[in-house]
Amino acid sequence: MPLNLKGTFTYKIPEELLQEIQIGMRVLVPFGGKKIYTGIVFEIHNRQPETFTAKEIISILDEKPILPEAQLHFWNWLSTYYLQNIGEFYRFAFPSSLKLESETYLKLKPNTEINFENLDVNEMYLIQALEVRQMINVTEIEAFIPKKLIVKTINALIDLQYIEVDEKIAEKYKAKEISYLKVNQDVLRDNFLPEVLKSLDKAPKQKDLFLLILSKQQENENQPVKKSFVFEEGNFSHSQLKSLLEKNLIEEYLLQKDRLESFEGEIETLEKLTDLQFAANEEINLSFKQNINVLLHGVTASGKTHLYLEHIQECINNEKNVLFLLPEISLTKQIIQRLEKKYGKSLCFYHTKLTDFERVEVWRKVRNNEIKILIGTRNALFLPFLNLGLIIVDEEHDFSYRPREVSPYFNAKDAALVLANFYKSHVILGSATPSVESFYLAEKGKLKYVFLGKRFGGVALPTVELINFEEAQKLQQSKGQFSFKLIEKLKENLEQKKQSIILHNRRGYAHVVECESCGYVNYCSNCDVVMTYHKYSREMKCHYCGQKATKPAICPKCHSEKINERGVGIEQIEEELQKLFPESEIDRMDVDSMRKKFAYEKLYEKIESGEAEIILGTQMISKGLDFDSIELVAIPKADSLLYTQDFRAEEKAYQLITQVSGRAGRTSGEGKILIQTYNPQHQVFTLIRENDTAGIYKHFLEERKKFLYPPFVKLILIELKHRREDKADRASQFLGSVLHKYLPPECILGPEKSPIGKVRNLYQFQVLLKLPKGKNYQIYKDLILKSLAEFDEITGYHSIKKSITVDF
DNA sequence: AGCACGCCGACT
DNA sequence: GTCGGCGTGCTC
Repeated sequence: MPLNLKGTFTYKIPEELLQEIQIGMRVLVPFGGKKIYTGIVFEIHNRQPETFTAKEIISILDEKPILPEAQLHFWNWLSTYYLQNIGEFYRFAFPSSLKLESETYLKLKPNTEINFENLDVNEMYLIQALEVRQMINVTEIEAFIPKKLIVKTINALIDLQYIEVDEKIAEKYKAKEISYLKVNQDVLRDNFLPEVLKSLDKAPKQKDLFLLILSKQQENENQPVKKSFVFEEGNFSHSQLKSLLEKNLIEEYLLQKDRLESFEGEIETLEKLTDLQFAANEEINLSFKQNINVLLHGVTASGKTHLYLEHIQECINNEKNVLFLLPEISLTKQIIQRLEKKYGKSLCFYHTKLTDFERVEVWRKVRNNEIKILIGTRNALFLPFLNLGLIIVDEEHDFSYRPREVSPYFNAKDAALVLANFYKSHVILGSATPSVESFYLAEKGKLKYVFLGKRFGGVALPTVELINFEEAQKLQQSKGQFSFKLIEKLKENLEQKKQSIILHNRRGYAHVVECESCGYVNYCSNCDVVMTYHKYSREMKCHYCGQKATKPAICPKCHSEKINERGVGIEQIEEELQKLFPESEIDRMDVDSMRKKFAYEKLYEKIESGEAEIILGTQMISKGLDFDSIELVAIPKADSLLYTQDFRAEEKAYQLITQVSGRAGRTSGEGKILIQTYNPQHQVFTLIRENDTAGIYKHFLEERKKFLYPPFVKLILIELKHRREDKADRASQFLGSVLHKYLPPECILGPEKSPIGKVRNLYQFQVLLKLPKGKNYQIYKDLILKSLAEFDEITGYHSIKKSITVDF
């Protein structure tokens, strides 16, 4: 069932469907009196239910299972591992038109004699309605049949073979058509041509157009002339073409085209691997032979893509298919272009920006084994692969693989490893900054660690310099947020016509707006967070619920006019930069400035053409911006990256700094990174400067071990939310006490108020569970399930929203 | 999710 | 007296 409900539902298989039905097929089932849902056959058994009578399956929607068995295993694993209902994964996995709900259409069976005498009133109504209009959906039936009787009526008529269920997709789906042009056959026949051309003498433009189409058509008989071609190639107008069409000299016709764009061009052959890449490649091959998956740790611009391509090719040579996962499809044009060039039509994309029809089409193609390579975001994991040989997870550390705010929660990197296991295929996790968890797995031998420590073509890695900002301020060598040194380097870079990147990971202008005399700060009325001041849009914004407010001119509490702005946001950095470099083109890239349509594309072009001189951005700039003339990366307030309330703060800071640094000097090898900090002796910064990758992971792992965090323990977070604070509080206390009954106290942190006590008017309390790894984990998890079941027994707590996050 | 059932307030 | 508010429970 595509619903967030516990477990599965049992239905009776009607006699006539017994032969047909298979696990993994979609079936139409009645649910809750008058609803019809598309369920998926999860299990076929003959255990008689004791507590209820099973309803009958109405019909089967597929001729062959829409889901391979491996996918069902995968769903089941996700559901038990992440403690989310399997229906949630069903909902997440399927394009909505494949899980039609009451939108299901009915139609009369063709060539059927209907004997009206045996029908009851409702059945009669429905038949009559169908005689008037060929198709009708379940929602529309509500207009003339009592809700409770709808399912019964439909069932009876299906049994009588008078009506049948129509697959909505088959009807609504239409392949996209493209217009083509051709010269009228009659014109070419009988030597009409000179006469025609003469007739066009008074319309030279039309004549040119006619000749263009003719010549293009004769150039290659097998390649039809696209309508769009005449507007792209020649400078012709629609009216000129229209005249030719009216004179019947040119004909327009339509051809079906696959909705999905696929590249038609030359196929590129792979360049030879460098020695280093070759060695890495051998390691991967060897590892795959032993059935060990690979963590490919390749510094920025080391040619990971090249290795991917190598293995994609090998996989295809072995008649198997490839799934290539990316964190976000839009930000990685380079890889896509390379793959498109090489694989053309056997390549497909799947991501959240596709329309539903496009998704269904990819589903069909994958299901029919027409696709060799599927490039997609994490929702591509759910496609019905038949013959998967390799999964590549690019930028495996990326947090887009595991968004906390999307339900159901799961980590696509880990899920990919599990899915590959069900398909008996291999995995390459690739990153310039692997997650600490993956690195640890590699250390433990669960993954093969393959390291590419040098950039492609011997290009040097950027040099890292730490600027002691405290000292600079003491010596009065600074202005605002910038030390003279940083300003100087920026200036140099600008003079050399090179581009610079500045990273500042805080949106808005000022983090807090505070009254100097009474200390009042502007809190969001829905959430327990301060509102951030956005000078550009002149408003206060809550980054949690999106609420907006005007900035107070005087303190609403004490009416003082001394309103202070504290906590430097990116807009303020932009303002300062603008003052320091009034002549330069400075562009800001953050969620707020990229909200407009094509904002990203425009900026991309601006950087590519060299128009943009300084690009200032939040963590967004760490992805996809691979341009040759970026030489300098500066992080003026690097400390702010470290001090966030998150045990992964240092890891994230390292990843962000390294990823952004990777944008510098990709071909010149003269990239410079400037990290401005009050703590130049901080281990994370010094290890980054020394480029001591092994050291930094050692540091992270030591810290995690010391404070008991992943990968040394498993984390499960239980959050309870309610509109009333006391109720959420009491519920969390109770849950805590139940958990204490079953689990050792050192495993349980809390219950306590969540770090953000209120979001969107819901008060949040939480219990954090730190569980041992290994065999005991499952035992402990079962005990947690037992505790949660006990919690659920209290009816008073049923109104509490409960969310469980495993491995966040 | 959606919908029925049921228990309390402001209406003709 | 009743209509309807939404809090609560159930769906094979």
